[in-house]
Amino acid sequence: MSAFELSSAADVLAGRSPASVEVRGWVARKHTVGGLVFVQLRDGTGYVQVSARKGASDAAYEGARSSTKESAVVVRGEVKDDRRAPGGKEISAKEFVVVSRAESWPITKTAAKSAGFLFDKRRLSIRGPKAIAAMKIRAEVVGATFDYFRENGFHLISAPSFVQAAVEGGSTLFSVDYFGKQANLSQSAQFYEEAALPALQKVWIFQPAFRAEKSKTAKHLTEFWMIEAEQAFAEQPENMKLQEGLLSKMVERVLANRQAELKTLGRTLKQPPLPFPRISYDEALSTAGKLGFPFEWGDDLPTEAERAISLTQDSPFFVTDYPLSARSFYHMTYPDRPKVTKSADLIAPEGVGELATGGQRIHDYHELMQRIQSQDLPTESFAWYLELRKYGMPPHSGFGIGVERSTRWIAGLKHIRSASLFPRTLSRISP
RNA sequence: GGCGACGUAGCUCAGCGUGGUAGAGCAAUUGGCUGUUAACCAAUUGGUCGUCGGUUCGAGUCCGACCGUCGCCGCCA
Repeated sequence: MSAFELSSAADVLAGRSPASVEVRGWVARKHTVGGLVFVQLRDGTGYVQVSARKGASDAAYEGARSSTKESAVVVRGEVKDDRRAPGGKEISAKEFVVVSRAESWPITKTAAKSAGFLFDKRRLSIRGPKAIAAMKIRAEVVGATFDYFRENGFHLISAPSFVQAAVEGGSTLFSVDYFGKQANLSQSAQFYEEAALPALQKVWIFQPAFRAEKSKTAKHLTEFWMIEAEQAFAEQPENMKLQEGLLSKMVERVLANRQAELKTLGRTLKQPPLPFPRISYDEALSTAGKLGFPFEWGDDLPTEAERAISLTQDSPFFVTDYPLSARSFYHMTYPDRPKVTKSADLIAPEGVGELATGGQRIHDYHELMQRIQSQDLPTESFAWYLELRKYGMPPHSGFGIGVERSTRWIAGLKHIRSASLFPRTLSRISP
């Protein structure tokens, strides 16, 4: 008898394994038919069917029969072609060892219909094929991001999560006790990136952001991973190129490496052509009005208007030149249009909504000071941010893009919580 | 924060209009079946009807408050 060599589900199905294999994994599904047991074994690479036959190998048969759904098992056997097996190959078991027997599995096929239950049991339900596909796509998106920034000469930095100043509105901060002082959890690393620019010129960051927005929608998490980048000597047009290049790279990599996962999720994804369309805020205002979703100049793009416009697009697109009234204080305005910012949102098609927000920052000390004062913001909170403008701050721009939002769009997920292993939302902080 | 739904078995739901101490499917357990793909067939097990209070001889059902979940909006990545 030949020795069993360690292999994986994916290698067995692809025909890359030796004839006698050992595979380690979990029982994803089990059927018994008389003296035959079929087990769909799952490992980190995929699924493969194992059959155990009474009479052929009674020990393997007994092992397989006594296994339960989600038990951890080690299987040794012969790889055989069989048209009746999913994928056309199966492992005919000689040995079937239950390493860790699972109790009665709570995720049943009716439970799969209940999003609330699945997320209550998220620590277990993440073993399902759709959750696995979403996580593999997310990992591909993150991997593409690391490569993209390295290829473009950006330095990865890190920034604190305990902060004092708010980058976005102050009402959306989570506060924590910091040895008797109040600290907040960071909403964005943007200010730290700006500080790093004179040292590194092109920087990016990958870390969690915390937003205490009481948003109960399919696109909000209270804790999410954000990709942010900031470039010195780069103005807004260059900033948009960087963003579309990144999203494009994410899609390219997922299309290249995650076809099976896209199929599992029922997602049809196409490579969007570059450059992405640029629609000015004023155009968006007019288009939304024509589509029956009017709003006032100066307001942020309402969700209905954004969705209506996005349904007219078949690739991601930018909405540019937002009014200052809809933007944070640090946004730079056009010299001849003081109420219009050099900024843009990157919006996904199909009604998915905002993926990224970016813009050019004010680099002049007096202009920024004036802006802070005119908006009645506490100057002392932004003292160090302001001070950066005293020591050689060139024109610069940057953006932030949500990892889970990008994954949600690319993977075609209905809700952003499916793009997170353990999502944090308004009503969910466990498990 | 606003508007709207919904809480009955481990899960999905029916029952509530016309009040009289709960029912199905799935899951689980046991048995049967030597090619299953959401397997199938049979039997068994399983419920302080979200919580508290009110009306009533009697409340899963009617009324009130509270708690929780979900959806859409505002806000945003």
